[in-house]
Order: sequence, then C-alpha cells, then structure tokens
Amino acid sequence: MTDASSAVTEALPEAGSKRRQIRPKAERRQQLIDATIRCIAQHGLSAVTMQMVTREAGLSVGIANLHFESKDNLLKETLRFVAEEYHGGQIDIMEGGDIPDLGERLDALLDFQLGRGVTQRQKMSVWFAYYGEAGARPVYQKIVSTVDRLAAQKLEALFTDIIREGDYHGVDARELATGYSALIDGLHLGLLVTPRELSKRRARAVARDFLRRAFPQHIH
Amino acid sequence: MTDASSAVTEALPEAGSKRRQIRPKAERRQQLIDATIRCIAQHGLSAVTMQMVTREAGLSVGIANLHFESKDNLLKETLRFVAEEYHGGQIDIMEGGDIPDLGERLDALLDFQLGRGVTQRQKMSVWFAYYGEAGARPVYQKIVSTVDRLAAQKLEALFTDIIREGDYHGVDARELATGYSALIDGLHLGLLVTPRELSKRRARAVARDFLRRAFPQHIH
DNA sequence: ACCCAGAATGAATGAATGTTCATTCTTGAT
DNA sequence: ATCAAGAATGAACATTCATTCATTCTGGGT
Repeated sequence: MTDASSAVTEALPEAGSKRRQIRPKAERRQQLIDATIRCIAQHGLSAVTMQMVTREAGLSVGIANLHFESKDNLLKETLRFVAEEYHGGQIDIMEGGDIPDLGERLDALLDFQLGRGVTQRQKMSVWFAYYGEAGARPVYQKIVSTVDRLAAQKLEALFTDIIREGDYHGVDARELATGYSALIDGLHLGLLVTPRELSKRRARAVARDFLRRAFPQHIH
Repeated sequence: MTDASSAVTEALPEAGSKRRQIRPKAERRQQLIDATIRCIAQHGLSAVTMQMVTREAGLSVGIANLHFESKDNLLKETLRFVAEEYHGGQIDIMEGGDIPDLGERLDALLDFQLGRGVTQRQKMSVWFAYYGEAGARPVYQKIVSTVDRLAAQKLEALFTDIIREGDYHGVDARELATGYSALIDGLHLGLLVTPRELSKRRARAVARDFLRRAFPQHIH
C-alpha cells in the first residue's frame, strides 16, 4: 500500500551519480512495477514501451527482461499487483477484526473505495486500462476474476451479517452485493472519464445513499 | 443500429471475385469503422493494426489513410460512432414520444441498456477499451463526456417526471440518475470481465431492484 | 465508344519497439 | 587483497507497423 510515486530509493533522475547500484531481485521487480503503473496512468496502456518504463524507473532497458521475461509478463504482474492491492485492502476491512460495529465497517469500506488511496487517477487509470483489454485477453480476465470472487464473497458475508443484525426484510445479500460492487465500479469510471461532471464528494454521496436505502438503521 | 458483422455488402473473404469495387466515401468509412469495432473486440485496442482492420474490411491498406487521415483518426471516429449509437439509443427512449407510460419507458430503457443490442461483447469491449485509454487521452474524454452529458440530462429529466408523478419523497433526481448510470456501467463491466459470475439475467435483476427501491409504484 | 475524376491498390519506406547478449561493474565472502 | 556470482548495462538486431505514393482500375457522363 506504499505510495509508489514517492518511495524512490535512488536519487533524482539527473542527480549526477551514475554509479550502478546492485539491489536484490524483489526490490527491482517492485521498482519496475511501480514505474509501469505511473507510465500506464500517464500515457495509457497501449502507449507504454519498455524504454519508457525503464527510464521512468531510472534503470536500463535490459533489466526489464532480466527480472520479468517479457513485456507481456511485466504487464501481467503489474495487473496482479494492482488487483491484489485493491481487493486485499477491501477484504482486510470487511473481515475487519479492528471494527466491531458493522455500520462503521461499511463506512470504512466506502472510505477505502472512494477515498484518497484508490481514487487517485493513477490507480484508476491502470485499473480500467486492463479492464479495457480484458475482453480480448483471457489472462487478464483470470487474474481479475480470481481476486474479485473472493472480495465478492466477503462483501456478501458482511451484508448477510448486517441484514441479520438489522432484521431487514425483502433484501437479498447476494444481489445487493452485486449491485454495490457494480455501483462502485461505475462511479470509478465516472471519476476517471468525466471528472468535471462527477466529483469525489458526490460519488461518495451516491454510494452512501445506495447503502442507506438498503440498510437505513446502519447508515445514519 | 445495424448489426455490423452481418451487413457485409461484399462477398465472403475468399469468394473469388478480386474485382475492385468503387463505392462512395461515406460507405467505405462506415465499412472501416465496423471492421475496427470487430477488431478491437477480438484483439483488444492495443493490438489493433491498420493491416488487421483493412483485411477485416476486405480492403487494401492504403484505403484507411485515404478516407481517414491516420490511424489515430480512425480510432477517434470509431469511438464517436459507438458513443453516439449507444447514447443516441438511450436518448430516443427517454424522450420517448412512443411510450407515454413512464414505468414502461423505464423498462424499455433497461431493456436497451442490458438487452441484446448493447450487451453484446463486441460493443462492450469497444466501449471499455476506450474508457481504459481515456485517462491518458483527453480527446477520448471529450468525445465521451459530450454525449454523456446529454444522456445524463435526459435521464435526470425522466426521473424528475417520475418523482412528480409518483409523489416520491426524499429522493433527488440528479443523485439517483448518477447512481443509476454508474450502476449500469458497473454491470456492463461485470458482464465483460467476469461473465462467469454475472449473467445478463442477474444484471437486469440487479438494475431493476435499484429502480424498484427508488420508484416502487412504477416498477411492478 | 471514349474519357477522366477520383477511388483503390500494395510494394516500398522509415521510424519505433521488444528482445538479446557480450561486456562491465558491484558486493560480500574468503 | 582477491575472487566469483550474478546484477546491470546499452548497442545491436530483427521485427512490426503506420504511412506514402506511383500506378491501376472503375464507372458515370458525353
């Protein structure tokens, strides 16, 4: 959950020191993934080149094929990272030993989904860049749907608990969970494509209304 | 609203006749746009090449630059076509002189949005391929947001009418419209990326539930 | 029957990109 | 101080792709 753009170990791009640094494989992999995220956000998935990514990472071109076997693989691993970061964060909150009150847990979830961390243009751009290609690339579909399924189950479980606690009638946890997930995705899209029409503030209000209409006792 | 894949004037790809056909510019443009849609759906936006598109259209490579000035422009015009087709269809229904009953009009809208025409993988793939790039390409943002804004206004107007007719309280037409649009987008995404988890049937049920919760008298 | 505007072609071109690998450099162990 | 393991480099290569344009062809007008 580190903010990729700031955690740069190496000095500024032009900062003299051309001394070659040797670092463990895992660190370089992460460095390249972070650079890839920034490049996709800024230039779009279809415009990303290896030269662009390695330059952004402050490394040479050869290194990408040293740690990942190919560009395809780098892109795949980058998607996996973003997907796990996003869904992992959600799941942590939903399992939420930290927050016993279910209404508060819902609030925390909403904060995470439409708050600073995820709503950053960077992350959203990456997310939807891959969605866009998913129709034609089963590999992407598989990566996303794997983590997605787990998050969906946890959300359904949380909704089930809330329905029981509030003794709500005429609501189906599964259907509601599907709707809520879709709503959040759609709001992210709106924030990305029509930021002029939809502010983050309004997006949160819309999502909150959806929850309030379903669980009036839990959302004030 | 013609189904692009079937309206092929020229014979089958291998059907002998290598005779060169001369057709008016407008027709060739549409032919190329249709081919582009099919290519994006099948191979993904980032994998589309001019050779691929022109071969799919049964034409030579040079022709694409004859009728569109560049690949960029072809892609731009293709997005414009898809956007106008989709939003235009919605707007026609929402203005709906055909359907006086507001509840039925809502149903028709839902049918259009999650029914055969739009939900086809082809159209969805294209739609989201562009969304994915929109974060990095203002041109795409502009095209989408222009038609989007008009559709949003019409939806808000329809909701306002329904709220007045049903004398609903505690619902804001604008906010509801934003939510409904986002929900539909999110459901499209789900249908595209995780078709195993979300069937068309269930997507419609989810959207319908959203409307029923807001307008119980209008959705039976 | 003839003609020509402009539609269509596709080989050629040059630029861009992914990948390779011979070489250089760094570091920690000895 | 020495060395080897392997991390890092970037020039070179092969491929792919968008774009051009000299040439060919078509069909409506005369």
